[in-house]
Amino acid sequence: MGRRKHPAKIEDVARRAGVSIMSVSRALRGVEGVSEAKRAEILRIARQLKYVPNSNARSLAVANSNLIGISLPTFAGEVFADILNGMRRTFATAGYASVIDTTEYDPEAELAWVRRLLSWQPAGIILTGLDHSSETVELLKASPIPVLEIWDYTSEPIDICVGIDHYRAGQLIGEHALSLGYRRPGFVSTPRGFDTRADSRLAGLRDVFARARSASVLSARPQCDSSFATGYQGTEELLDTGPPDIICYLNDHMAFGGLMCCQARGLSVPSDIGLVGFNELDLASVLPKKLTTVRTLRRLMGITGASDLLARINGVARVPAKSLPLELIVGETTRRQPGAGGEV
Amino acid sequence: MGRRKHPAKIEDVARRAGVSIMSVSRALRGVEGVSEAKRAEILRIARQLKYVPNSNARSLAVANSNLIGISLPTFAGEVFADILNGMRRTFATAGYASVIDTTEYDPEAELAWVRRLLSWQPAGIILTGLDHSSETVELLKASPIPVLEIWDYTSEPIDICVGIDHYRAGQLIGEHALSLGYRRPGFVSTPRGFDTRADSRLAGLRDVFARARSASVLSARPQCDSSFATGYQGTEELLDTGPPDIICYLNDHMAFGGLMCCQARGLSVPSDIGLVGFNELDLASVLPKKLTTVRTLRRLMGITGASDLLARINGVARVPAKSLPLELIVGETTRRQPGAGGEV
DNA sequence: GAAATGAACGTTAGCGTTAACGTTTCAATC
DNA sequence: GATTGAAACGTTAACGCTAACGTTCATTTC
Repeated sequence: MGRRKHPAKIEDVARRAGVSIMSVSRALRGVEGVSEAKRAEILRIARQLKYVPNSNARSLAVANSNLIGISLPTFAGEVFADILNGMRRTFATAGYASVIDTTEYDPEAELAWVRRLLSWQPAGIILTGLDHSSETVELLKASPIPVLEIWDYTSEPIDICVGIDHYRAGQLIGEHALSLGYRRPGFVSTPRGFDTRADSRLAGLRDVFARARSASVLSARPQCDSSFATGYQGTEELLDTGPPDIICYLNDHMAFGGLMCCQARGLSVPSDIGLVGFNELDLASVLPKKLTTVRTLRRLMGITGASDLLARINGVARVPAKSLPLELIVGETTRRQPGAGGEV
Repeated sequence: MGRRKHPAKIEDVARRAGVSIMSVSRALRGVEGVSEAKRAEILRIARQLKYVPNSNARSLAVANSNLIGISLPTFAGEVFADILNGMRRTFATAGYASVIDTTEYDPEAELAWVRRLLSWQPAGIILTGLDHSSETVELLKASPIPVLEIWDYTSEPIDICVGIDHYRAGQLIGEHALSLGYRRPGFVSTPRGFDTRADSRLAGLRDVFARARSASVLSARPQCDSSFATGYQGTEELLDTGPPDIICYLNDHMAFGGLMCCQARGLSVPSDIGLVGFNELDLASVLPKKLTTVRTLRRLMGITGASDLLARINGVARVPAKSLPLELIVGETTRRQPGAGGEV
C-alpha cells in the first residue's frame, strides 16, 4: 500500500459506486435524500478508498466552518490548561473543533494569529485577557464572527466576556492581609506589562494598603525560566531590600518557590513572614503547610465561556459580560490572629 | 462601524483599486508581476477594506496548506509544553502555523483528530508516541503527507520519528538503583495502559531487577487529578504494603508528591528511602534537596523533530528514526554510597 | 524602423464541495 | 388509467482563490 499521490475525492467515490456526486455528498453528511441501501454502499466504498473529505472545499462552499479559534498566552502552567479543558469539552460535544495558538504575551503575535484565524472563517474566536493590539480589536469588531474574551473581566468587551476581576482579587488579598495586621507587603511577579492581570492584582493590593496609610507595596519582578525559580529569586530580592512581613505571589507555583527560599534562609512561615499565592493550583494539595491563596474557578470559566459563545454562534443575542466569584482560601502560610508576631 | 455581513473579498479590492483580481492576488502574496506603485496602492485599499484572505479558497486552489497538525496526549504538565515550544518556534520561522489538539491518551480521539487534520490538507502531521489505532496508521500510510512521531522511539515509525527510548530509561534508573545497593524497588505511575511510555519504563526497571534476582518491582497506579496527588497517594500505597527501599516515579511532580508523603510520615530521604523522578522538571530547581532524576532533552527533541519534518515536507528523503540521549542526574534523594543505610 | 524582449497586467479554467433546483421513478389515490 | 405526490437522485452554478497562459505596451536591439 504505497503513498498515493492523488487522494480519492468525492467524484472517485461516486464513479465507483455508480451514483452522482451529490448522492455521495448526501450520504457522507448524513442528510436526507439517499436510500439506506445506497448510503450503506457509498459509505463502504468511501472507507475502502480511504476517502477523506476536503474541508477547504466544503468551507468554501458553505462559507463557514466548525472551527473555534483560541488564543492563549502560554501553554505553561495549569491555569490556561484548566480553562482550555473546560472549553474544549464543551465545544467537542457541540461538534466544533478548536484550534489553539499561544502568543507568549505578545499582542503582535495575537494579531497575527487572529488574522490567520479569520482567514479560516471560524465559527468563533476566543482571546485571553483584554490586552489586544488596536488593530486586533478593529478587525474583530468589523467581522461578523462572535468573539469571547476570557480570564479577565471588563464591562465593555469586544463581543462577550467571562472572567474574574483581577483588581478585586488584589484588593481581597490586601484586605485580608491588613486584617491580620500585616503592614509591610511585598509582591513577586513577572516583569511589568508582561502579564496585565498580575499588574491589576498588584494595583488592587497597592490601593488597599495606600488607603490604610500603610507602607507601600514592595515589588520584585525577576525574569526566570519557571514560575518556581521566579518565586524563589523574587523572594530573595525582597528579603534583601526592605524585608516585608507578607509576600504575595503571582501564583501558587511562585509562592512555593518563595516558601523554599524562606526555608533555605531559616525563616519560619508564618511566624516570621506570611506568604500568599494565587489560583489554588494542584501543587497545594500535597504541601505539608496549607497555602493561603485565592480560588479561581478556571474550569467553570471555560465551560461558561464556551456555552455563551456557542449560544452566540447560534444567533442568541449578546449576554452581558460575566465576572466569576473569587474565594480567599485561608491557609497556614499567614497568621491566624491579627498582629500575632507583628511589631507594628 | 457595524459588523459587516459580507466581508470584503479579493474582487472588492480589485474593483476599488481599478485593477484585475490577479493583480491584487499578486500584490497581497508579494509575488512578481505588479509595479511597486500599484502594489502599495492595492495594499492600502486592502487594509482600508479590512480585507482578510480566504484560506479555504486558497488551499483549495493550490491543493495544500501551510498547516502543521499536532496531536498531544494532554496540555497538563511541562513535558509536552516543552516539546511543543521547540517545535512551534521552528515551524513559525519557516512560515508554518501549527494547530494542536489533545487526545487525553485516547487512541480513538487521536483517530478523530487525524481525520479532521487530513481534511485540511496539512503540510505535515505530528503524533505523540507510538500507541495509535490501526486505522490511524493505515490512513496516514496511505496519505502523501509527512508524519512525525515524537517523544517515543521506534526503529519502524509510520514515517519519521524522534524520541527517547523509554525502556532504556527504565533500565538506566534500575541499574543506578542496583549499584547503590537498593533491593526493594517500587514504581508509582498512572493506571496501566494509560501512558505507554510509563509502562515501558517500568518494564525496563523490572527487567534490570529481575536479572539481578532481586525482589520484584512493586507498583502503585492510583488515579488522581494531579501528578502531585498521584505521587503522594501512590507512595502511601507502597509504604503501606511492602515498604520499598527506593521508589521511582513517572515524573518529578509525582516524586515531589512522594517526598511530601515521606516527610508527613517522618521518613527521612534518602536514609530511610530513596526517591527517583523523571524528566528533570522546573520544580526541581527550587527544592532544598536535589532530586535524583533523568534528564530528557524535550526542547531539543521538539526542534529536531520539527526540522526533520520540515526537511521531509520539502522533499528530502526519510531520515532514520532518532533516539536522543538520556542522562541520569544524581541528586540527594538517593544514597551516595552502595549499601549505606540498607540492610541487605 | 522592424523585430525582439520582457515587465505589467488581464482572462480563463479549474480546485472539491454543496445549495438550489430539476428530473425521474413509483406507489397511492381517484 | 390518468393524476398526484413524495422520495430518490442528477445537473448546474456558485464559493474565493490561483496557475497557466494571453495580451498589451514601452524598451531595447540590430
